[in-house]
Amino acid sequence: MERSESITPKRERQEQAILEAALRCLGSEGYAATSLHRIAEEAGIQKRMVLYYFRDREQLLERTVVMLGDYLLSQVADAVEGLEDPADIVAAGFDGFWSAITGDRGLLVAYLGLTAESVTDPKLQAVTGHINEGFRDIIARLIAEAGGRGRRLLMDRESLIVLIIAGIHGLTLEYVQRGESPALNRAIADFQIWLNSVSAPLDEKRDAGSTPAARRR
Amino acid sequence: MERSESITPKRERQEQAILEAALRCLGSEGYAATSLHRIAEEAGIQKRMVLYYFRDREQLLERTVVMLGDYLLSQVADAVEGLEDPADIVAAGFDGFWSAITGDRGLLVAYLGLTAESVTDPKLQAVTGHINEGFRDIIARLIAEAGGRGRRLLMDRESLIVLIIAGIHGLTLEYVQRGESPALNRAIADFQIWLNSVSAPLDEKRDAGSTPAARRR
Amino acid sequence: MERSESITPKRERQEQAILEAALRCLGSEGYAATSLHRIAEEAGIQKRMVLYYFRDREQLLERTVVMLGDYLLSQVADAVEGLEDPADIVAAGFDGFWSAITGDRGLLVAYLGLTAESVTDPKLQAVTGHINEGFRDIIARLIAEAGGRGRRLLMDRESLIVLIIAGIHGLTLEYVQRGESPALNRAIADFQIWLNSVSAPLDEKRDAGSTPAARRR
Amino acid sequence: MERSESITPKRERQEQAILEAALRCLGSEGYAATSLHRIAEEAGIQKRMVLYYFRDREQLLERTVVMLGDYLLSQVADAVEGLEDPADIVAAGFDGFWSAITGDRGLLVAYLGLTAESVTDPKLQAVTGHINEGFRDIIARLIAEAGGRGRRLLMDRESLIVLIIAGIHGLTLEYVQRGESPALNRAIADFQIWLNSVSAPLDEKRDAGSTPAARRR
DNA sequence: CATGAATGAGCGTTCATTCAT
DNA sequence: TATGAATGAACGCTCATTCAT
Repeated sequence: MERSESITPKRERQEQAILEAALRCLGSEGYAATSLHRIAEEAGIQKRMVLYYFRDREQLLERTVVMLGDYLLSQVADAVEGLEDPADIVAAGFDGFWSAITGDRGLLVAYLGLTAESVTDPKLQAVTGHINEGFRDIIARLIAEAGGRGRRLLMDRESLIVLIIAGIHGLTLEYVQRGESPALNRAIADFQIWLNSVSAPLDEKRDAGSTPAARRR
Repeated sequence: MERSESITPKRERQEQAILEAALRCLGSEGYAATSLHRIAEEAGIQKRMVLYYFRDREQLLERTVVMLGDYLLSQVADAVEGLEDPADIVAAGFDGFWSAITGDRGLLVAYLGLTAESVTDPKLQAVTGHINEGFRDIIARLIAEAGGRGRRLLMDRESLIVLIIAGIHGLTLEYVQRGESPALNRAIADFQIWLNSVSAPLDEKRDAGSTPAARRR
Repeated sequence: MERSESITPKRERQEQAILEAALRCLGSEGYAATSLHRIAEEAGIQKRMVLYYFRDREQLLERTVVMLGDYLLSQVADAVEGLEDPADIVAAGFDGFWSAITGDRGLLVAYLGLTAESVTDPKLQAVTGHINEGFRDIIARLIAEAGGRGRRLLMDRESLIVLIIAGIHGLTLEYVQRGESPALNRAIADFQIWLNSVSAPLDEKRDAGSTPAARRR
Repeated sequence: MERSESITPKRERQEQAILEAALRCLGSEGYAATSLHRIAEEAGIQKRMVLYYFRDREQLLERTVVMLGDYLLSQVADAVEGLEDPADIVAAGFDGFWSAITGDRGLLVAYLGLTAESVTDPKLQAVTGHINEGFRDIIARLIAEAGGRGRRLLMDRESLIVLIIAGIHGLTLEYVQRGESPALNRAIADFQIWLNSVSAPLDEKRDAGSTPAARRR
C-alpha cells in the first residue's frame, strides 16, 4: 500500500464508508457534481476528514473506481461461475451478467459516468481500463469454456469479445437512459439469441449467424 | 429579453465561435473540466465575453449540445440519404453512419461525455434526449425504407432499433476508449453482417440470423 | 446645462421618465439596490439608454435628488403658502408640511435613503444639502412671518429651526420604519402643541414651554 | 452546520476583528460601498478569509449590526444607570445618552446608514428593529423610574417615547450631517429643557410644556 | 485520530462604462 | 437618436488543498 500509516480497523471502516459515500454520489449526482464536500456530507463526516483518509480527490476517486470494479467483477464472476451446460453459458450466463450489472442502478450510473470521464482523464483511464480488462477476461474465459464443452465458434474470437462488450455497454446505456421497457427486454432476449447463434455444436454442419464473415477471414 | 431580438451577423459569428470552442473543450477535456475560462481561452476571447453572449454556463452547454446534435444528425442523414439498393442501406448506410460519427473523435468524445452526464443531469437529459430521438428516427426510417424495397424484417422492429443504437453506442465507446484496432474493425464488419441478416428478400424462404426469435413472436 | 446637445422635447421626456424610474427604485429598493439595470427596467427602456441620457450613474442620481428636492420643496411651499393666521402657521402649516412629505411613501423613503447615504458620499452631500437648506429656509420664513404677525419667539431662533428639522426627520423616520400608529399620531399632535408653545402673542406676559432656556441666552 | 460547534478563541478573536473592520467601513464609506474586499482590507486579512468566518456578506452585516446595537445599547444603559435624582434622569440621563451615541461618529454613521437601509431591506429590518426596541425599552424604563421617584407624566407615555426617539434620531442626523455647531448644542439643551417639562413633581399643581395635550387625554 | 485555520485558484455573475456605428 | 459590442473590475462564493496542532 502507498499509505505508511498502519491500517487500523477503524481507519479501514472509515475509508470504506467514505468510498461507499463517494460511490453513492457518483451514482446519484454524476461525476461533475461529486465534490469532496458532497461526499463528506453523504458519509456523515466533516469535509476535512475525507482528505485525512485519502491523499487527495484523485486518490479517492481512483480507489472508488477500484472498489466499484472489484465489486462488479466479483458479482459477474459469481454469476457465471459453475455453469456446466454450454447452453447455460449463454442463457444463464448472460442473465447473471446482466442482473449483476443492473442490480444497483446507482453503481451502473457511476460506472458509466467514470467510463465516459476516463476517456478524457488519463488517470482514471488506468483504473477503468483495469475493470474493462477484467470483463474481457471473464468473457474470454466463458468463450474458452464453451469451446471446451463441445461448441465451436462460428466467428472471429476477438471480434466476438468486442461485440459482446459493446453490446453490454450499449444496452446498459439504454437502460440507464430510458429505464426498463418492453423493447429493451426484447432487445436483450434477441441479443442472447444472437449470442447463441455465434457458436454451434462441434458435430453440426450448418452455419448460422454471421458465419460467412468468420469464414471470409 | 434585451438580447435575441436582433441577431446581428457579428453576434452570430461570435456565438458560433464560442460554441465551437466549447465543443472542442468537451472533446478534449471532458464535461467536468470544461469551464468558462477554458472555453474563452479556446475561443481566443476573454472569459467575460462568453457570458456576454450566453446567459450562463448552462445555456451555453445546452446550445453546444444542440449544435453538436444537429451536426451529427445532419452528417448521418446525409450519409444515408439516397441509398437505393436495400443491400446498400445496410452496408453503405452503416459505413456512412459510422464514418459520420467517427469523423471527428473530439465530437464523439463530447457526445459520449454529454450522454453519460445527462443520466444524472435533468437539464442535459432534455437536449441529449432530443439527439437520441433523432438517431432513432433515422434508423427507423432506414428500416422502413428497407421494408419498402422488398425486404422483410426477420425480428421485432423495436428490438432491432434498440440493438442498433446499443451496438453503435457500444462500438463508439470501444472506439474512443481503445482507438481503432483490427479487432474493432472486424467487430464492425460482423455487426454489419448481422445487420444484413435481420432482414431478407420478400421472396426468400430461408431464415437467417436471429430469425428464430422473430418467429417466436 | 452641462449637456451640449440641444434639449429636444423627446430628450426631455425621456430624461424625465428615467429620473422618475430612478426615484421609484430608490423608494422601493433602497439606495444600495438601485442599479442602472433596475432603473432601465423600471423605465421600460434598454439599460444602455440610461447612460445615453445621463453621463454616468452619479449624474443621474444627482439629478434625481435635485428633482426629488424640488418636488418636495414645492409641495411644502405650496402647503404653507398664504397662511395668514399665526395659529394656522403652526397648525395648518405643519399639517401641510407633514402631508406633503408623507404623501408618497416611496419619495420619503428615497429622500431618507439619499440623506443617509449622503453622509458618507461627498457628491451626494452637495445636492441633499441643497434640499435641507430649502427646508431650513421655508421654516425660517415661517418663523419670521409668525413674528411679523404679532407673535414673539420664546426660544432661540436657530435652535428652534434645528429642533423642527430634527423633529420632522425623526418623525418621518418613525413613519417609514413603523408605519402610521396611534402613538405616532399623538406624537405628531404633541409636536404641534410644542410648536405652538414656543411663541406667544406679543402682549402676553406668561412664559410657556422652554422659555427659561431662551431667557438664559 | 460544521462550524459554530466549538468556538475556538482564535476564531472568536478573528471574527471580532472582522466585525470591527466591517463597522469601520460602514462608518466611513456607507452601506452601499462596504464590500467584502474593503472589509478584508480594513481588517488586514485576505478577502477570502472573511468568507471563511462568515457564511456570506449578509450574515456578516447582520452580525455587525447586532454587535453595533449591543454596544450602543450597553453604552446608553451604562450612562443612565444608577441615576437617583429625578432631575438627573433628564439632565444627566440625556447627556449620557447623547455622549454614548455620539462618542464615535463612525458608529453613529453606521447606525444611521443601516437604519435607512433597513427600511427597504427586510433582512436588516429584523435586526435594526431589535436595536430600536432596545432603545425604546431603556427610555420606557427611564420614564417609569422617574414616575417611581415622585414625578408624574404630563403627557401621553407612548407619544413621549416616540417624540424622544424621534428627537434623538433627528438630532443625531443633524449631528452627522452638519457636525457640532452652537445651534445644535442649543437645540440639544432646549430638547433637554422640554424633556424636563413633560413631567412634574407629584405635589406640584402648575402645568408646564405640552400639558394641555396631556390633559386632553 | 481528528480538527481548525488558512489559502490560492477559479467560478459564474453583475456593474458601470467606453467604443463604434 | 439609438444601438450593439466590448470590457475591466469587482462581487459573493465554492473548490481542493496545506499547515498547524
